[in-house]
Amino acid sequence: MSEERSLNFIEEIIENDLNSGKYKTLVTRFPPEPNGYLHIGHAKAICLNFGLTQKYGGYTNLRFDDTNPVTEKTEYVDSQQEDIKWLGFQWKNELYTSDYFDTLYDFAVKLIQNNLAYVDHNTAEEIAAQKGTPTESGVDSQYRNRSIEENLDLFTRMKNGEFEDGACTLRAKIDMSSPNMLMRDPIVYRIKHAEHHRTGNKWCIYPMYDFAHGQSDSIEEITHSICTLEYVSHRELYDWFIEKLEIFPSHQYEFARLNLTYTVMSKRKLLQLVNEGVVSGWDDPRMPTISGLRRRGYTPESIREFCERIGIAKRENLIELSLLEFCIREHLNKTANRVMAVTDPIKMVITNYPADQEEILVGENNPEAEDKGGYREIPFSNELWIEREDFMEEPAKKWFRLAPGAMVRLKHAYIVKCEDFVKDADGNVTEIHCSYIPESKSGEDTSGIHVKGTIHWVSKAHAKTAEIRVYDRLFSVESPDNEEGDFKDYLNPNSIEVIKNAYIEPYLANADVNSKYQFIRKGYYCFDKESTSDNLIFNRTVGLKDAWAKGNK
RNA sequence: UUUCCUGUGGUGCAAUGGUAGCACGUCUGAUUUUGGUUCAGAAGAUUGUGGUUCGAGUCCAUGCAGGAAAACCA
Repeated sequence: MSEERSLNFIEEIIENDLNSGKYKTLVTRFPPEPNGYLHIGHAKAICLNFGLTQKYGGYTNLRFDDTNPVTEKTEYVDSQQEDIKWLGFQWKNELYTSDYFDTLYDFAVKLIQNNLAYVDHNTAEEIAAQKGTPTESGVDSQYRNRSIEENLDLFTRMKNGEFEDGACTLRAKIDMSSPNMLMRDPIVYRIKHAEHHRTGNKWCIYPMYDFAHGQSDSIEEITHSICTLEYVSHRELYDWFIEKLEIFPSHQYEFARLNLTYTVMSKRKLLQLVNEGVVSGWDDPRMPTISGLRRRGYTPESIREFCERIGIAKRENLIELSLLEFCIREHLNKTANRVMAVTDPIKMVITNYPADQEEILVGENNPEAEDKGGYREIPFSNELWIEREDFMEEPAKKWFRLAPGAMVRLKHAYIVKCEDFVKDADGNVTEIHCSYIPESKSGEDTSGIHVKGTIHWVSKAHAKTAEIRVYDRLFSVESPDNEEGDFKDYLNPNSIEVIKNAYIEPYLANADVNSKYQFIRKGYYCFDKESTSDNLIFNRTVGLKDAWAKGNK
């Protein structure tokens, strides 16, 4: 089996670098800022960075990019680690940019000593005004030509806490007329009298992203520093610092971030959904977070497969949600046990089956699995719950299910024929009366009767009640980010439907948290952590494809 | 209007000067004790114009379109 897959552009660069001897081993890193939960977009970056070193050898570091103490928290550090491990990856070293604060400080001093940085006492507004615009060049700060000695003294005093927040900054001395705005004397250190989640109150000055990220890569001897497209224009600065500091030459490569239809991906917006209670938390099953997908019933395998299928390139993209759904169906189809649950029950009475009789049927758990996934017992009796939508008083064309006089098979059980039905005063069907064919028992059918339809059911006397949470997309438009007005105007009002009285097989009564099932003919469901012994909760991960429903829209 | 990045079926990714292919989605049909799965098949694409070449999605020029860049965020 030689499955020839073409390389993406990053793999090509890596193979060239390895073949030419530019680097002996590959070292990558995954560098989240601990200011939120990881989402499916991060999963793309995780699979890329860890996947590359799995493929080519070498290793991947986990580095928390914690240079902004006011937004970062240990809670996020913990959840991010859990999510990466759950996805199936293991980092070589657990590192923090804050580990390098001393080194970074020395780097800044070196820049000053080489007349490549200065302390600026302008305000943020003044600096912005002097910066120019993309089409007009900027002007030099009046502090740009301070002496090296004065800059060294001022920077020391910044570190020592002699200035208030915002009083001054350290800036790299590059070129105020560069066409690249980031090269117009970027700020490299700012004053923040804030407690850091790891260094506490040791520092009151913190490096900016641009003065931390590349240097951290270099310190760790990262060979290929992979990030998303919005950092393309930062690369010139990234290289400039490495060159001027004369440190290990890491290189930055950029790929296009993931966008998914019907979802938002920005951490800011996700945080807003959590804070405003639009969702129940970071792990709400409707969230595109790793923890949300996990709770929804997605498996690590399915997410990795998804990341493999979407590919890596440099053009903006908008992946259809249907691909993610395909990946989870594909995995669960092979692995989830198939059981019966009735979500919108209506009573069926089998008129020729003795009321005092019951029998135990045996059902295979998963015909796709090698050993059929094992077998389970399913109780059967004369009163069942079936799905309301499986009966039509006046059958449509090509209707294979129940209707007056029609026959269907009860999955794992007998063929039944609809003899009659009962309606209440409002015209709602309340009961369906059938006769069963004793010789048609599953596995030992001698009736010779063939039916087109098979429906699922649960024995009324043996059924357990369950709560089913049916989730749908969180937004009702493909690209909420690109619509007029606020993205929250486009929330899908039907993103969750809670069914309180569904009936499930007794087999399901002792499900484990997070265990996954196919409810036959309905979809894939996952046992939720909020369940209690008298309130079993299942989250719908994704529905089964439904050719009938599609054709009848 | 400056600089940079990107333009291939509905969507995403390939084709590295030589027959435009794969997957999801869509639509048929077969099979089926899940209207699921599986299987077979179909429709559907190179941003325009010039040029180089025996030959261009690919190279060159020039339009056009989309995105990014002016946080003491990352």
